[in-house]
Amino acid sequence: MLYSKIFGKTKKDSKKYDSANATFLIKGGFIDQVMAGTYTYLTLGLRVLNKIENVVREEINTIGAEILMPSIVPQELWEKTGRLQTVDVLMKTTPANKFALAKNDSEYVLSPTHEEVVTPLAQKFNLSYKDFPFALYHIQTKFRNEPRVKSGLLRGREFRMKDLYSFHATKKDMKVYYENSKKVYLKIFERLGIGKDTVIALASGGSFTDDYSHEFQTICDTGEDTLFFVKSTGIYYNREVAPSLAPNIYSKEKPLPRKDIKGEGIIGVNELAKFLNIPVEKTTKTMIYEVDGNRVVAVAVRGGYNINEDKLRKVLKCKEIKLASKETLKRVTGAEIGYAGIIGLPKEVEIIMDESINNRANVEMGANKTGYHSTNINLGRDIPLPEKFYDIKMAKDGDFFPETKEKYQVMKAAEVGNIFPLYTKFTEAFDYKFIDQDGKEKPIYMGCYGIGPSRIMGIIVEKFNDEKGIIWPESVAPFQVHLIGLDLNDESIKSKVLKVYKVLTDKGIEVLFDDRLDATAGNKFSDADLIGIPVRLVVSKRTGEKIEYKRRNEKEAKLISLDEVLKIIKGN
RNA sequence: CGGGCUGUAGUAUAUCGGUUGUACAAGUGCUUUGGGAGCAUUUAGGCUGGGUUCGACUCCCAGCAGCCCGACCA
Repeated sequence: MLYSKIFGKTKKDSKKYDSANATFLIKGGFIDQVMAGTYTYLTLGLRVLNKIENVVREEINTIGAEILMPSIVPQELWEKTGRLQTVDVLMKTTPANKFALAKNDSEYVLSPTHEEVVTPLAQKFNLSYKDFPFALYHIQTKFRNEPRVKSGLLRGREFRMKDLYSFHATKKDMKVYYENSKKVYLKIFERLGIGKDTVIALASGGSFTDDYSHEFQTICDTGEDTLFFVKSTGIYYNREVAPSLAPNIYSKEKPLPRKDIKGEGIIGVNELAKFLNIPVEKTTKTMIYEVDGNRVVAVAVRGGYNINEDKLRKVLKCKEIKLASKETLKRVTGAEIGYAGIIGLPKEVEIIMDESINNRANVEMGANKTGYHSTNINLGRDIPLPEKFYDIKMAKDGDFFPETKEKYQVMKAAEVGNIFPLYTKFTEAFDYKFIDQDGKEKPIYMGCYGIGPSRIMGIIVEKFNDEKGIIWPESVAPFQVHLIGLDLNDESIKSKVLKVYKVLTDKGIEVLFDDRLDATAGNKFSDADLIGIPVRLVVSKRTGEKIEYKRRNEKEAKLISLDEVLKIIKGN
């Protein structure tokens, strides 16, 4: 392809963006921002995206059948699963003006995922035990109403996703397929060049199962997720599920007499620690929750930690938890928001103590009296020790893995894939069952498996770049070869470089030929570095009968013949 | 969803209650041509709506949009 003809040119200057992928992809003419979180893929960018999707397609074809489902779907489907009201990233279409409204006033869901479409689809075709197992997938544009988009292609409101759904006659079969899908996924990331840095992390299984889901996380500083790695077991946990043991601190002090201190308007542990002139770890955060509408629970955790509501939900074995209303808080603690503690609460309040509030001495705690905080509280003296301490906090850097007592290694990562055992959540919602060999109706088990090609494109740039630009892995580079012609006003040079271009393309090699007459050598070289195609070839009056060959990830160039070039590129 | 900031040319910025200045990009001409060339010249701008004012790009209000921090992310 001729560089002079492609749409989307490199820019000399561009805005400062929050991430390497936004900077280089925009500057290099791969993508163009339309609004926060949506981008046009220009010629180069679309080629990369297509390559990524084709790798995904080739591998997923070994375990599923490709189809294509629509983006706009009726709301009724989402009502059936109850998700119309609950999924907080869900968007819908609505007629834009009175004329459109007069023609058709329907509103449709803009799909963020496709369980609601694929399940009834499967139900139309596959109802016999003979049909199982089977799996369907598509690669398609998804819409999510993200509250905050950022980091170029890493988080947008419209993005590309491969979503695969598997259907099974037994739970066991679902699990076998699920395990196998991990291998297929790892192979995909290997082929995309990010295999070395991509790990499987345990993540939340959602509200309907105690199982973990599994995330494929690429270790990357721009990533939004935090992984907690246990070296001895080789297991990575997403922060949201990492079991946590807090460091043991301030436990050796002699107990001092309890004191209530007035601190009107001092709310929040950091402000409080400052006010009392104590480390934040000696404060205690107490939150009052209403559980399933009929229980009131006080949860205490060491200052500096946040409560992990997923963990809490599991400890309480409940469906729904929410922070108590002002009225409930006032009724059970006798105080306004900000002064709750776990001393002297009425019997109706269950108390859950995180293990982090233990192993400390002379700590602060809300006094359950508006404007007052108690200090020098000691567990076992001022409050009876509980039967059990729990782990209901969000793990943080410095914490230990409870089972082995080893310190976590903590790192940032970006999620490139996610697989999820769905069990019968969706098949039940659509009353999708099959008739087994014995003539009886039985439940169908499902799994879902996602990969985000557009995000992967961004992550690859995050991982492979230098100060000059992108360094694409060969499998996803927009072209295999970047051919630069210099001195093109000289007819003999021009015909030589055209011949090289023709020989290469005739061999089926993808070549981007920089044929511009008005760009200087420096311009062409720096554009080549920015665009990041793995192999750069130069033909000029200096190269004579040979061709200059240089790899993007190497410094040295060498002069070789066209035959040698063909050999090297074919050998790859 | 909470907090903060910003809307001036294609991009990045400056100044100003009274004719918006500059750089890059783009166009033209000449020179240049192995690491983002030079000179000359041309084109191009105050987000939308309302208010205050003799006069608003500037001040005020609302809307829309973008950016940043945090929360959220089956």
